[in-house]
Amino acid sequence: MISDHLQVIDFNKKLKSWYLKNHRPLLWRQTTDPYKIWLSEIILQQTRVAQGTPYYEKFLENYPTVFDLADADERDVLRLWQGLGYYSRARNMHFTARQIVSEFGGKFPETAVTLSKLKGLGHYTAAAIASFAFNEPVAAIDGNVYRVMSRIFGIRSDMLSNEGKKEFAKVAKALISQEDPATYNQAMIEFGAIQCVPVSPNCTICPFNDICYAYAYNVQNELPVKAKKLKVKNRFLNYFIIEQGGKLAMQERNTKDIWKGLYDFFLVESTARVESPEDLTDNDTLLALQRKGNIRQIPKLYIHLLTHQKLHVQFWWVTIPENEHLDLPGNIYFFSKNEVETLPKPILIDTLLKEEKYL
DNA sequence: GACGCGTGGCC
DNA sequence: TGGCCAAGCGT
Repeated sequence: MISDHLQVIDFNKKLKSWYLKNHRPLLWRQTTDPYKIWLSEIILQQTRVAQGTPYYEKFLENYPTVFDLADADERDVLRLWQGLGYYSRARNMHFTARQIVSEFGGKFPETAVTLSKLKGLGHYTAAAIASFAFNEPVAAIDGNVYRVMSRIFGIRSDMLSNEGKKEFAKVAKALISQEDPATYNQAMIEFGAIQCVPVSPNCTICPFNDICYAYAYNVQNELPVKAKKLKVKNRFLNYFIIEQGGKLAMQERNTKDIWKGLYDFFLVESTARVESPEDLTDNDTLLALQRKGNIRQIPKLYIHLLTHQKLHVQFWWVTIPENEHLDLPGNIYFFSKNEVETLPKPILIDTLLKEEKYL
């Protein structure tokens, strides 16, 4: 374990020198504006740089300051976020933008402790903003940093358990540079991201291969230790895309379920795959669709994978004649094609509408 | 503490 | 191919 002060100084020196030589010139590293740093950190949660970068640029164009984001409608924020996943990030970010404007006059709090009280900011993100924007010496420990520390120092406790987190936090606290915490944190993260990578790291060029526990015992692939994740559940979704006079019936998802805040179609869930709408349990809306509409089955069965759900999705396109009146459940409304385009939708719904040449 | 939350890229 | 997982957080 690292406890000796001189060892820490040596580690920091090597790390910083590696960083200055090897780091990528990412956009959000060219600023100390807490708004831009915050935006980048939220986008990058559980998200690869390549996937998040276009969203970072879009968001800064549309909402250059926290005031612009606070002024926006949540629906538009979600629409801009569409395709990035974990949509609560966008909802929380919007909520927090409004709070920063209304309670702090648009100025971000400057310490990790205060920042972490905001919605969507946990230990990691609060520490990242506090150190990158305000140079506070707090360790920002993300998945990369857990991996680096567990391998180099041979920490085998579960990084997802509270006990494990405490142990990692202790080591991180001993390591962090008091003089330049921003660069130290960036360097640890970047080192994990491009050198100490999860699979098949190239340890022969690693500046720490002389002290690394994992390299010495050839256990890079066993570290870090993470509790195993749960099994994927199968769900069977039957969507009815109700069209009348060119408009589509869509509903906002408001339940405690997937895709909260996004829009989809009239949905009947079943416990297994069904061949035809008649196999679904009776339901007034469904009966009305069968009576008044022309139902066309979309031939393809879509499989959509979420982190812990496998969705088996069957679509039916239902055309209702313009002179028919249809009673829809209270949360479903007809939207024009232009409106449908501007609504935030799960990527599956967006894909279907494009494949059906509606959008 | 356990679990839920998206999407796309990788092999 | 399908299993794995990427700069976490909220409940």
